[in-house]
Amino acid sequence: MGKTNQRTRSAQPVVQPKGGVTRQPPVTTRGARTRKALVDAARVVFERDGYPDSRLTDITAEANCSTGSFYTYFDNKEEIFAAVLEAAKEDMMHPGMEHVDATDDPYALIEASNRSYFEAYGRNAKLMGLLEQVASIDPQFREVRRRRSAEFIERNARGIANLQQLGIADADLDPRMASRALSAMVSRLAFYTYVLDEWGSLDDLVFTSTRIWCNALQIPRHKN
Amino acid sequence: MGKTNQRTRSAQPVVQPKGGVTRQPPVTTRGARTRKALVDAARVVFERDGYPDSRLTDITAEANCSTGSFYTYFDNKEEIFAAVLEAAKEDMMHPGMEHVDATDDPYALIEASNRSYFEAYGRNAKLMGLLEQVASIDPQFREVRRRRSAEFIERNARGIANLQQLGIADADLDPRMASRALSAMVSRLAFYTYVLDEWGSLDDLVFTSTRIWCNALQIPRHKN
Amino acid sequence: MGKTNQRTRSAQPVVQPKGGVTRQPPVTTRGARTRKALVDAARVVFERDGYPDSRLTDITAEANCSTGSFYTYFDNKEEIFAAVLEAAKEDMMHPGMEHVDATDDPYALIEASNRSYFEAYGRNAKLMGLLEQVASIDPQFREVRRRRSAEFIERNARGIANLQQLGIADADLDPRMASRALSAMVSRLAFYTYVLDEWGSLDDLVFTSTRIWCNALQIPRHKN
Amino acid sequence: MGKTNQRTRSAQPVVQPKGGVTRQPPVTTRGARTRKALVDAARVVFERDGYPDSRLTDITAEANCSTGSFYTYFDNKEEIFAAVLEAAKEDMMHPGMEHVDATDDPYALIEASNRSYFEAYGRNAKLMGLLEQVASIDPQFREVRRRRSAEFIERNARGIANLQQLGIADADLDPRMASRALSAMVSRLAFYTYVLDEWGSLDDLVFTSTRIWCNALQIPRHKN
DNA sequence: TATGAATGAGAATTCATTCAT
DNA sequence: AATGAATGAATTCTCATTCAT
Repeated sequence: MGKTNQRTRSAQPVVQPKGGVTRQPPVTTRGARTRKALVDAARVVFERDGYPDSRLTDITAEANCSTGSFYTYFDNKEEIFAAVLEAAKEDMMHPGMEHVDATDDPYALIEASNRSYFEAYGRNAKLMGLLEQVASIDPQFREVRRRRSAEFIERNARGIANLQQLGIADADLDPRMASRALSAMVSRLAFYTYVLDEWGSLDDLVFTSTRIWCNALQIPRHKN
Repeated sequence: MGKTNQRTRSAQPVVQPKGGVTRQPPVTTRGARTRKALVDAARVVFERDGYPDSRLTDITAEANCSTGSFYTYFDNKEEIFAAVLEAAKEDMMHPGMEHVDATDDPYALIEASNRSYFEAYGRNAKLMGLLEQVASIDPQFREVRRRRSAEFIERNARGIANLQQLGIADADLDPRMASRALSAMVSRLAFYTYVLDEWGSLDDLVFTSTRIWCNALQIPRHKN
Repeated sequence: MGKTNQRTRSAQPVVQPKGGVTRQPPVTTRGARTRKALVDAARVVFERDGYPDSRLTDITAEANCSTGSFYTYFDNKEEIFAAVLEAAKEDMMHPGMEHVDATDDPYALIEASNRSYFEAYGRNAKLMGLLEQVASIDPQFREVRRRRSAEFIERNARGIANLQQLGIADADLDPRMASRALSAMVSRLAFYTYVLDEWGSLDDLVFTSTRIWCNALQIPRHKN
Repeated sequence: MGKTNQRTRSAQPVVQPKGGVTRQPPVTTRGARTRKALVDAARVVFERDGYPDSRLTDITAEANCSTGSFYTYFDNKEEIFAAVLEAAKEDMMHPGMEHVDATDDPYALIEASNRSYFEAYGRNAKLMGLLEQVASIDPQFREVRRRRSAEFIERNARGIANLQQLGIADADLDPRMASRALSAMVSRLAFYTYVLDEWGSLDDLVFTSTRIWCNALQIPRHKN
């Protein structure tokens, strides 16, 4: 195959205690390949064994590399878990309900938002379960979860405030508190459905959550 | 940090190595005293260190007894955690909204139910956080949590069905799905507020959750 | 054999980070026996392999106990080395030249002091070499060495001051600086002779060091 | 902390695995530049971290070259340490008291010799401390130290013998033993002062050591 | 010459559980 | 019932050295 030791970008050393350097991003394509193999392997192992029961050696074995190579790219299990989360970030994205227009159908908008949330959650169910697990154990990932949910809540809160300004939503509700409550509802429904594998189908989820959401905000249903 | 000596979790046979049976309840008063000391100590240690990071020897030290004594009453950490949960059960009880009468004010009823839920949760916040943690790790306690939440959901579902029959609640909603959604919302609000210590005051919680709950079911507000 | 679990003294727990306890002195005679076996084994292993090249497992193997038992009594290699040093303390004691009387023969006194120093050093040569080695590596033992040599220097300084007051010793010398210099000379002679195994016999050492010491202080030689 | 990957020290064969020979001096100027950068870096790292705690990668990082390049010039840590010592050799030179003339003032001569010794030691204190450290660990450098001190002792012994022949010094002392004792005194004073940073000023050191030295040899003080 | 990724043997440490007293 | 010492499997992490490019 081609050159593997070829540089892909310039080294940027970072100072650490004792004058060492933090694990640097790989400089060669070979390095990038190994790093990716490790991240992919880690996801497989974490999803299979759970975070606390997974061993670093399982990850390196799965990635077909030596234990030492792990430490070329990561300092410890937390760090590679963060990398796994990072790698899956894209796919876990989902549109919100932020910008509502007077001409939009708010019911349809909320429904679409909920559906895409559930779909993204379902696609990454194992990983979401893992995040719950790790967050319950490690404050660092509690913070990751907090940031992610805060972003989601924020977006929904803006949507709710928007609807209130358009005179479509119950003005008595504090948009942030309402968003927290309804977002918590949606995410917990997803968790119980996809991670714990209890509770109904996607359509049931979407219907119920959307109906409750709209009722809760007292959004007039266009038809039906 | 990592558990190294951890036995892979698996159902424990009831029959013990030397032909014994699962730990019997203590017969002497001295025995009962020691057992209670251990359970109390375990709660302290679990709440302080978290379940995975707590050591059996920390528990016995806190209980002022020897390591060996632990095994007189419990087989392992799971078992004493179950005992801790059992001991706190009473205090974690909370009334539901099950039986609604035509003459009752459903809004007030739901509000009271929510308030008492949040209050009970707040009283045992550390323990509830622990249960979340352990459930994310150990299937046995996933099941404990499932049973508890199922009971709560069941009760609320009956309440919702009841209101629907009285013609007070949105008949389009499936009572069980609606109960799952709204119960998930309430419990998750409680978790974020009392365990993670984010989000508002008790009154805000009660107001928002009750308002959403009633709006969601489309219960007419008589006054206010 | 007799009871081994018999208590020898009351437990005195010491609070540590995370609420644990520091390694406690053994409570039973069995425990005391094991601890002693470990300390003895450690001395053997350290003297054989040197401190940096010795492994904890070599120590437990030599002591015929499990790796785990090591941690019942010590936290790490430094701690057991300190225990080895402590155990040998008695035997490394040596009289000084502190209290000189007008009727004493100062030459004989200094000679006796030097001889007993060399003898004690010779008896524990391996251990003294070890202390030099560890002190060069670990600040904690640098401090141990400093304290021991400071004590020796102090004693000799008082002896010198004493002789000066009696009008027997060169009054121009600062007793502390002189003591440092002469004590350093003696201890380094011992090191080269007994640890590195170069340089002469005990008698040569005693003669030369005593003669230099007395000349240096300008102590009149009564005879010989 | 502990060295885990440490190869047990043993004499290295001159012939290398692939039929090569020990590292040749660099032929190109670029090579010479890299080699010098490594030696300089090594001194920095050794002085900063101590010999046992320094890593080869720290040295290459400090020298701004790759890990691989290290092995172009050196076989291992010992070898580069030897090179560091070699590079500093010049600066650590100091005149002795070898050739005394009947017309010389022996007191002044000894004083000058001592002063220049202390000054050289002080200039290279960190490195001298390092040599003590490495000598305590590695027989190869024990031998380096031995040779250096033997040379110093030899020179001083000749000086003492010289003075004895001139009838100026105590004839009872064996010149070699006396030199060992007095040289040990001087070098240990320097070590405690400059490496461990205890004990007085240069002038105090020079005064005390010279006075003791002269008293010890019973050299008549010309004046004062 | 220079590069930097890959290697893997080896040591420290933990703690649930057993068991002799 | 109580005690507390003993056990040892299991896992993480290190870093000198090699070698393909």
